[in-house]
Amino acid sequence: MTDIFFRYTNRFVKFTEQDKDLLVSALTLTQVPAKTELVSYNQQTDALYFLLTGCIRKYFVKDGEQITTYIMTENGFIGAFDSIVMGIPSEEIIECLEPCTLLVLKKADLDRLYQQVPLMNEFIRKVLEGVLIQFKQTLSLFILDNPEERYIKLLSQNPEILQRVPQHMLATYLGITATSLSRIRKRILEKA
Amino acid sequence: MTDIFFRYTNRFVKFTEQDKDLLVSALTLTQVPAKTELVSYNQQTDALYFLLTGCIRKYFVKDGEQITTYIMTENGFIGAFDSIVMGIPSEEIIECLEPCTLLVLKKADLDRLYQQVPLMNEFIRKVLEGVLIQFKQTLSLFILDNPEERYIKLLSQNPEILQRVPQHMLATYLGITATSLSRIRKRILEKA
DNA sequence: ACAAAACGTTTACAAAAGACAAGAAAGATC
DNA sequence: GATCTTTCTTGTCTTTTGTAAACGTTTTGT
Repeated sequence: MTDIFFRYTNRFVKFTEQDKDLLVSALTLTQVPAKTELVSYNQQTDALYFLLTGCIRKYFVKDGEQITTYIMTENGFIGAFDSIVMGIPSEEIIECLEPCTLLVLKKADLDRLYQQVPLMNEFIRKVLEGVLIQFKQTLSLFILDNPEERYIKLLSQNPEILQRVPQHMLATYLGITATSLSRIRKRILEKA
Repeated sequence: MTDIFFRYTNRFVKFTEQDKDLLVSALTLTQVPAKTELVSYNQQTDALYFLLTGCIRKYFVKDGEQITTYIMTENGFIGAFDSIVMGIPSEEIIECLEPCTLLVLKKADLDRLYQQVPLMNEFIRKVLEGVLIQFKQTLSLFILDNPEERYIKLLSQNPEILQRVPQHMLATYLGITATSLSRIRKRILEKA
């Protein structure tokens, strides 16, 4: 099961077998049902997750409404980074939208790995580089494109999540209301 | 002049004097006039910059219009990260809005430092963690808040750049037009 | 100091998005 | 399979934003 994880790490650094053993001993495999909250409101987390299968979102509650800020579906790390790094409670909730298979990495174990495995800093650095580029692209999308263009790009780049995530969550993720997304979809259909 | 830089690094890791010597030998101090383009359109860059004094923005050109996506004013790294990391030409232009004092770090030198200075990976990892958290906050701002709220937050969190950056650049940075920002400012003035 | 360019605001109109409410459709639960 | 909940769509109205153009002011360059 950690095969998938090491296929991922391999894109960044080549861990030795010994490194991998240390990593495996720090990772815990978990399966959780849909609607599980990995991080709850105001919770201070001490764990990072690697999503093997399933679908997860992050959301805020603003004026009683849930505003989705992130959706992910495949191999990748997820966690309340600000809470972990800065040691503060998380304002964001991390919720599984489907049954999920996860690897859990506690912050204490990660910190230990930074000491034991020299490649670990390089690995996480490269992961962060990738995440950063992705975030930058998403942010540019908001600055450059209007909601309709954003929806069309999401449609072309990630048609899969449109099937797996309720539309009202996608709407807030695009920075608009569910009503507005429904109308945008109608507009697009009428054009085509 | 590198004092300021090491005051910054010190927030993340404690480089030895030997480390610092290696770093200093890799860094080049430059002063450039306003309007200098550190990275031009479609240019493949091989350098990272640390801004000591001055003000810099990143922008895209879309439909003939300049859309500002990032503004920074003080100690921090800036560069076309995607271009450097992925080795592709940059679609974003990086421009100095004021005369700037910069430290230049070539990618080749950075890669060498990763070999020579073990702390370097940790340092950049921690820098990236910080940058990532900042990006996440900015992105949340776009998803959670409307343009007026975004302007008010910018006003409260970074009143300084309102003085240093033309309004039409701030407008696109907030994801709106200059006309709209002018209206928002008027609305706020009338309320108060 | 002068001319040119850049900047900020305003206006009128069109397009889009939000708020609110009512229904239809789809899914979950038992 | 009937019920209940969630999700999606639609309608009406209001607010906000975009577009385009005009105008005065400020800044810049020489």
